[in-house]
This record gives sequence, structure tokens and C-alpha cells, in this order.
Amino acid sequence: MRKTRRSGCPINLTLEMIGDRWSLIVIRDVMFGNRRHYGDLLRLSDEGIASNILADRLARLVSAGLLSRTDDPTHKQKAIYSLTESSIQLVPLLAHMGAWGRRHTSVSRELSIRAQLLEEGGERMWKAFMAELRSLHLGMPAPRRSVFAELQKAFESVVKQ
Amino acid sequence: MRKTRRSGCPINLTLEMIGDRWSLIVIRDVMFGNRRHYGDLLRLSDEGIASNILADRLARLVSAGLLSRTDDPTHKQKAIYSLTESSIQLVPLLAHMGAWGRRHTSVSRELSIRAQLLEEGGERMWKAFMAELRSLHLGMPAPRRSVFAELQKAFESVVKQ
DNA sequence: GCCATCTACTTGCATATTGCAAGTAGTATT
DNA sequence: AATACTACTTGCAATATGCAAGTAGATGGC
Repeated sequence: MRKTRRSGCPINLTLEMIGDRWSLIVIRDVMFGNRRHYGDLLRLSDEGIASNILADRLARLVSAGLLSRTDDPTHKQKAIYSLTESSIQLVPLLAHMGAWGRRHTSVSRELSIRAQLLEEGGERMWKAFMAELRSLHLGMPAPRRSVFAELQKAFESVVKQ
Repeated sequence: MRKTRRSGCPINLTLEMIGDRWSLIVIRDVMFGNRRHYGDLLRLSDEGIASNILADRLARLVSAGLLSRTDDPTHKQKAIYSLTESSIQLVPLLAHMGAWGRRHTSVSRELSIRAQLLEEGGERMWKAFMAELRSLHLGMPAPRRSVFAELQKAFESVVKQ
């Protein structure tokens, strides 16, 4: 743990919370991959996160209020990780990161189709996606539009090509 | 240096480029503070960056194409660091980070007034700011509106209170 | 010309973080 | 009763960070 914050600048404080190499990867997988269990996050990880790092990040994110952890009723050892309102509000940030990455790094086609859709969909799509995440993770009523399904479908059709 | 990229995901690749605790701080200071010399970045740093970390990050950012380094004609030892088109396109990302930080972390008033203005100004203001940065850093013609001056003025009026 | 100061860094070393591989205790399945 | 799955932990090596001090060359004042 770090002793104290470096400054009161909002960009700095955001970096102190999620500015490391794994926190946003974990949030991304929960958000876009709907991976809700430790094991899913570990084994399906595209980037190959180590088990101790994953455990550490999950604990940190829960204590920072960016994830919540609840028991899975179907299995006494399983825990379900959910987004919180704070992390759902990271959607525009992640969409921008994806858009920037598509332009300035050498992305792969399969893994950037979702970023492309989110960029093209704009604010309207982000709002719809956030409403859907609130239903999936916070128990709010489900919206009509499923951005999640749109993204999955596009991803799968690219993968199958 | 890291061997190879972890995955082709745009969010991951963006994180691999700027997802550490200092890169965006340096870019922020060049962008919003117009700090163009090593010494300014070191001595005026709100977060107290160490000299070796600063040297390392400047070198990395230059080699990643997020900053450029040119000789200062007024002093043979001075170097001028400038934003590039890639880093200028980080403006919306930084604006979102500032907006998120204002809502979800305990920011200080002086250091968040600029984030507030940028958030309220929206896309329109970001575009104007990017045009201004292109004039300051890339030698493009200067736009009429100076977002930089607006931000500075707001910052100073808050500090003087 | 001389010396103090300024310039962009580098160096050495202690501490913290990350990454890998293996292990653990309890739970569910067959 | 044995096997496999669950969410982790542990030990240790490699890497990154942070602090304090040092360096070589350039500039400015006298």
C-alpha cells in the first residue's frame, strides 16, 4: 500500500486508483466479458494474468469500491464479482481508451471490433450499455436494447471469419 | 522493457503504452501546464516525480511517439519536449479521467477546477483545446479561442481566493 | 578569464511491486 | 472413496520505483 496520495489532482487520483497494468484489464473482463468468477477471470484471460495478481487486484478493487463481492448461492466456495456504479461510470473512459488504441497501436481485428462498435455508437450507445450493466450488476430493471448482445454478436462473427 | 505485447486488445495496448503511474502525469504537465523542459517538469511537479523516473519516462514517451524532443535554440543544453498528434488525441481521455476523478475521488478544489471546466465545456471545448495544442506544439496556425488561457485564468482565480 | 550557477540527466542502493510455479483447504462430482 | 474444482496463498526471482548524491558541459556576471 502507498502511504498517502501524491496530489489532489483528479487525473492523478484516478491514476492512483486504476493506473496500473491490471486493474482496468480486470474491470474490462467483468464488464465486456461478463466474467463474474475468479476462475473465469484467471483462465479466460487474454493477457494471462497471474493468480496472485488477480487475487490482489480483486481485493483492491473491492476495497476501492470499484467491484463488489457476493457469495454465489449455487456453490459455497464461489464468489460473484459485480461492477458498482463507480466502475459502470468508467464506460466512457474505456470506450475512449479503445478508440485511442485503435488509432495509435497495432490492435488485432478480433479484439478491436467491440471498441470499433462502441466508438461508432457514441454517447448514445454508452448510455444504453451503462443501463444494461446496471441491470446485470446492480439489479436494476433491464433496458430494451442489449448492447452486450450487439457486441458479442459482432465479436463472434469476426472470430468465425 | 517488456518482451512482447500481452494481447491485441486496444484497451490493453493503450494500457501497455500509458498505463503506469507516471506517463500520463508527464503528459498532463506538458499539456495543461505547458511545461516544455526537463527542469520545469521536475521542479514544478505537484506529485514530486523523481529525476530518474522523469528521465526514463521522457525517453520512453519520445520513443513511443507521444512526445518529441527538440533542441532549444536559446540554450545548447536545453531540450524542448512537445506533444505529438497522438498525445494531443489523448485530450478526451484526460478530460474523462478528470471528470471521473472529480466524482469518485477526493480531489482538491484548486487542482480540479480545470477538470470541471473541461467537463462542462464538453466536446466543443476539447476540440478547441486540441486545435490550440496543435498550434503550440506542432506549429499549426493559432485558433481564435484560447482554452489554455481560460483554464489558467480559472485556476488562478481559485488559487487566489 | 574565472567561478558560481544552471542544464539535463546518471548512478548506487534500498524498497516495493510483479511474475512464475507450486501448494492448500474446503466443496462438489462420480 | 477418489477425483476434480473452488478461490485463493506462498516462496522466490526479476523488475520497477524512489531517494540522495553526483556529473559533464553551458551560461552569465564580474
